[in-house]
Amino acid sequence: MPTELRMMVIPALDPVEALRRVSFFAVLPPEELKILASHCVVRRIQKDEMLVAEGDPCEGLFVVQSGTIKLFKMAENGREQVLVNERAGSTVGELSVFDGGTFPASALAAEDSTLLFLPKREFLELCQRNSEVSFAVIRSLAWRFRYLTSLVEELSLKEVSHRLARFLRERALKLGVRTKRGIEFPLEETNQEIGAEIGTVRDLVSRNLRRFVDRGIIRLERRKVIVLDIAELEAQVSGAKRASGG
Amino acid sequence: MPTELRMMVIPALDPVEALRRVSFFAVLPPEELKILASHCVVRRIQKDEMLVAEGDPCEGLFVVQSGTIKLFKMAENGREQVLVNERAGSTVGELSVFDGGTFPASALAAEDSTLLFLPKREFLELCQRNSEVSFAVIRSLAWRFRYLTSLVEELSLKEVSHRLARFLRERALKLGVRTKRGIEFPLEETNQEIGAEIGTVRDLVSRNLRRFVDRGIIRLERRKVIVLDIAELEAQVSGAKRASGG
DNA sequence: GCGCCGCGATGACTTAAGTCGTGCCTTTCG
DNA sequence: CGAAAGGCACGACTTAAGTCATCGCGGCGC
Repeated sequence: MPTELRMMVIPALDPVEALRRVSFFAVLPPEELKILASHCVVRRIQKDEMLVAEGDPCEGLFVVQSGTIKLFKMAENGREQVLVNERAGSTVGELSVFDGGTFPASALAAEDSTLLFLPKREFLELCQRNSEVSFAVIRSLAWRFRYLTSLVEELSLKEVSHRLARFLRERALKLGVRTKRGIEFPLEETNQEIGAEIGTVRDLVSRNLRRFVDRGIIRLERRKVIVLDIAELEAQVSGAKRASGG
Repeated sequence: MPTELRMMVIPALDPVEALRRVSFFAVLPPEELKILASHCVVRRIQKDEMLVAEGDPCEGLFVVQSGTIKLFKMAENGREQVLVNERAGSTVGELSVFDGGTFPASALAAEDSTLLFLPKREFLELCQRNSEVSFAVIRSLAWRFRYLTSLVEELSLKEVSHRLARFLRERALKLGVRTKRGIEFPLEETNQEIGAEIGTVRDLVSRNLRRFVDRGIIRLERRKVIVLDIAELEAQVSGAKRASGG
């Protein structure tokens, strides 16, 4: 994509609208949202630019207006594990705002993104005034908590092939188009990125994709996936590591 | 320990005192705690008894009064991953109370335990009345969140030996006694249980302990650990998987 | 005391995971 | 167009993780 075009693609979205998309601000009346928006600072950030590093102190809440922010952990050797990708309507940092700690993970723009920055004080004051907001924050934390829990389960109890199968199934559900050949969808990320999401390396993603192809579960055309046997893909998702000393 | 004795070991602790030990009830005045306690039902549960299973609907909050409740995920093959051990002053289920969902993991008594059960309604009402409590709940969720995040990091980016080293270091800090031989502490759990906590199996725990012994980092006497070289143990903690396609 | 049983230790083995080198195909950009 | 870069594919290899069977100790109950 040409650079000049890319810069125009980011829409000058209404900050109020962006805030309304956040689950715990959705309950607020328009006037309140306006006041909130007036305290926000818009921040644009380009693909691959760092938003915060793990361990940074947290001065406020980031609201994703457009684009994708990748939250991840990184090892010294460069290997990374993605915790979650936050898109429009999600937030980054509410946890640290509340407990006063540093960021538990690093955040980087996976695409060109626009964020609203809401200073700590305004956010905390709002939560104190409005218990409905506090409740909604808790619900949103609960959601992430469940997600992290299942990530732990997968990393500890499932093999790479199962994690990849789950990844493909998810994508098929979200982006898949039914055609006469099967369920088709594009693989937007590189094998490297897929690896970071499911907890392994490039090569393993490549090899396991090949295995699925050989077994007739999927077909690959360029970076497009065609799921031929969704039932078998589902079956792959549930499997576990072989046995145990129970 | 003889059975008759064990039954007497569980103290008939004051429920109000038990509630006060919970971070998000600590702020409440004594009268309020008394009212809260009056809504609680005491539940005793023996070692290895199941408290809730993953997927069970959640009717209220459990407060741990004494003993230990193990929260864990289990695979079909019997292998398990411990998420956290909750002791006196901790709670089980507040997450599900708030978002109305089922339990994200199973809970079992790791020792004979006493719990207070506070029905959903009373807990939620209290949170609505008292924003300070809501805030404290959020802080407590934040704490767990950080813990889970670091668990993901370890499982994905660290090897078994590093996870075991971290486990030993933690125990040394919490239970260790400095003697002329080194830092001594007992290993209360079986290798099987240690494996479930650090994300591996019995055999691997045994073998890696042996490796630490061979390298002069620790000594083992029965089920007692003597840390000979704490610096080297620390060094083991930080290591990561070899390299990557960065 | 005797025998059962759970658990730890350990060696031999299998398999998944990860590493490395190379070659090829795209895309990008001068 | 042609060079360079980035990413995929793939085969050969190494190593960590996990499996399995066996032995032996120590506690517990009869």
